[in-house]
Parts: sequence; structure tokens; C-alpha cells
Amino acid sequence: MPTPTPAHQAAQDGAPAAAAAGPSLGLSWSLVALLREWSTRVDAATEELPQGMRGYQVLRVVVHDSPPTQAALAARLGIDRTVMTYLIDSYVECGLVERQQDPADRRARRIVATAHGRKVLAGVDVRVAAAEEDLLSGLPPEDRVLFRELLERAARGVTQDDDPCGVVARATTPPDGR
Amino acid sequence: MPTPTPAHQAAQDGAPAAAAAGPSLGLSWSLVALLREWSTRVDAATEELPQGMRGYQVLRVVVHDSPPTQAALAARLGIDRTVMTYLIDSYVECGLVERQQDPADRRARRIVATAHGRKVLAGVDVRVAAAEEDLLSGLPPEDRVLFRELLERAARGVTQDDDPCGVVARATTPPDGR
DNA sequence: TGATATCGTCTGTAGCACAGATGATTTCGT
DNA sequence: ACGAAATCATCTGTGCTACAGACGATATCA
Repeated sequence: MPTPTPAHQAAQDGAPAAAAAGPSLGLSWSLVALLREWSTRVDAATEELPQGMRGYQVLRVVVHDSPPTQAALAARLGIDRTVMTYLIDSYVECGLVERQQDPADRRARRIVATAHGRKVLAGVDVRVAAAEEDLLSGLPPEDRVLFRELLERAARGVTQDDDPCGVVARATTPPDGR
Repeated sequence: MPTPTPAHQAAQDGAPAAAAAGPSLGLSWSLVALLREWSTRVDAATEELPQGMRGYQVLRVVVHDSPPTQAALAARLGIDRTVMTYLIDSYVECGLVERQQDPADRRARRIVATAHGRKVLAGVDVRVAAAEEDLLSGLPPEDRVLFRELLERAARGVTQDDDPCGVVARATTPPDGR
């Protein structure tokens, strides 16, 4: 419905500078705005889960990838280990996942989803998908698919995908201090 | 960066992408991952500014749009008013912006960038642009442009497009349930 | 066996957002 | 013109969250 025209129009009182600079609002603003909206919608869709979208991501990874350790799980999502501890605590409390002793390494706890956890995840997945589709309502359907693919590939490019250490390194590297 | 895979054609019929490379990362993961990377890179590019990317966004809006009040500025970026106060404090302290009494409404402070502020912003803009381009290095150049456009249009769609009041309304509206 | 590294947890600290109250000023109603 | 209500920016206090560091438990290596 919105016109496919290059979306930047001068604001109210004489601000053509933005248009002159090229992209009207910039990648920064778009990313932030979109993520903010996404956050509120997904939070609403996952309100039955602890920790909102954060926990949703964790549960999702646990079910689909089941990393061997909590640390690996945390690194996968760019979360601190200590955070992962109480994040999983709340999930155990709700009976969505379990901590199992890894017989091969008794230091490690293997995080596995319960049947209930998987069932809940399936339900939330549906609602999240709906929320995401709603989020992209500004785009025509075929552009949504395209956008998803581009986004995923861009994300894959920066996380180096097959090198999990890359994620860890970048996540734990201090911002060069000053 | 390896192969600039075809984006436009693959997307058009169905969604084979998910099956192709690791399933279910989904829009959620992509968005989060991309934003995390973006955040670290932009933070690095804006380390000379207070408040990191947050302040960068503010300075940017101040220079280009110069909203009449702090509240309007805050609403524009989805930031709380009280946060905006000390955020601007730090910018005033660095001599990047000034608070000027609005003669028409003496309650309001008009936030204007100093010459120094504009100069610094210009420098940072260049570095941020480079960081953003680097962020999209996983996409072939023509797809980057496309991605930017789609992203911006999607973001515009959720922010009520040309109705700035919509942003305010949504920002202050409670999650409205479900 | 002892030294060192890893895993998960716990503790303390710092930063940040948000609600509410406050003082200053404008606008509206009568 | 006068007072009530709204608005702007600020300040204060509270709660949540992340992160650094220390700690036991276990594994690995010399």
C-alpha cells in the first residue's frame, strides 16, 4: 500500500538536508526502529515465557541445536555465562527445560527441553511468526521473503557462522578500552 | 564474501533458503545478531562521543531535524524524557550541543548543535558509514542497496510513516496486552 | 601426584530505564 | 483578570540487568 517511491520526503519545516545526504534516515535509524518494534511485538508474543525474547531464543537453540554446555549456549547467543545461569534457572523452575549431568564431563550440565517445553515453544513459534509477519506489513509479500533472506545472509556474514569461536572472541573482546 | 549468491531469484518462489542452510535461525536470530554486530561496530566508531550510538542518534537528529523540544526529540527516537535529560547533559558538557531558551516558550529548551558538534558529527558519520558498509559485507554491493531500501521501508511501515505523533503514541502506549 | 584449565554458580557493584514528584511556564475556562 | 489544568524539563528513588571476580567441583596435562 505505501507507494514504492523513494520514501524520503521533506519533513515539516525545511529539513531537506536529510534527503540531500542520500538515505533519508539511514541504516542506523531503520535498524533501531525496526528492532524496537520487533522487540515489543515479540515480547508480547512470548509473555508466557520467562525472560521474554531472550528466553525464547535460548529455548529455541536448546530445542534445535542442543549445545553441549551452557557456555556454548551462551556464546551462541552472545550472552554472558553468569546471565545464562539464572536465565536457565527460571526455565527450569517453569518446567520447560532440565539440567542433566553430562556423564562424559561431570562439570557440564546438558540443557534439554522437556516435552512441555517443546510444546510451549511450538505454540510460541506460531505467534512469533505472526508477529514477525505483522512487523513486515509495510512490505509487499514477495519483498518480505526477499528481505528475510537478505537479512539472514547479512547476519550470517558477520557472525562467521561456521566459526563459533569468532562469535565468542568478538563478544568478549573489550571495546578497546580508553 | 565468498560467492555473491543470487538473491532475487531464489527468494521469489517459496522459501527454499531455510532448508538450504541450517534451518530455523529465523528473522529473530538474524535481527538480533545483526543488531549486536552493528552495535559493537558503531560503538567503536562513536567512542569519541558520549553515550555511544545512542548519543550519535541524538546528535544526528539534532543537526538534521532540530526538533523544537527535548520531549519531541526523545519521542522521535523512542527514548524516555528523563533519559534524554542526562543524555544531553553529557553532550553539553563536551561542548557538542547547547541548550537555548526558546523565546516563544520559556519552558522549552531548544537543543542546537555547536559548530564543533557539527564538525565532530561529520567525522563520525564517515566512520559509521564505513562500519555499516562493513556490516553488510556478506552481501554483494547491489544487494546492499536493496537491503537498505527494504529495511527502511519496513521500518517506516511500523512507525506509522509520516505521522510523527504515531511514534509518540506507540512509545507511550502500554503493551496493550496480547 | 600436583599444577592448571574449564564448567557452572554465587556475590558485589555499577549502569540504566522508568515512575513519580517538583518548579517553572503556558494555555484554557469562566 | 484570575485560577485550574496542562506542558516542559529536571531531580529523586527504585528495580532490573549485566558484568567482573571469586569460589567449589571436575577434568586434563606434566
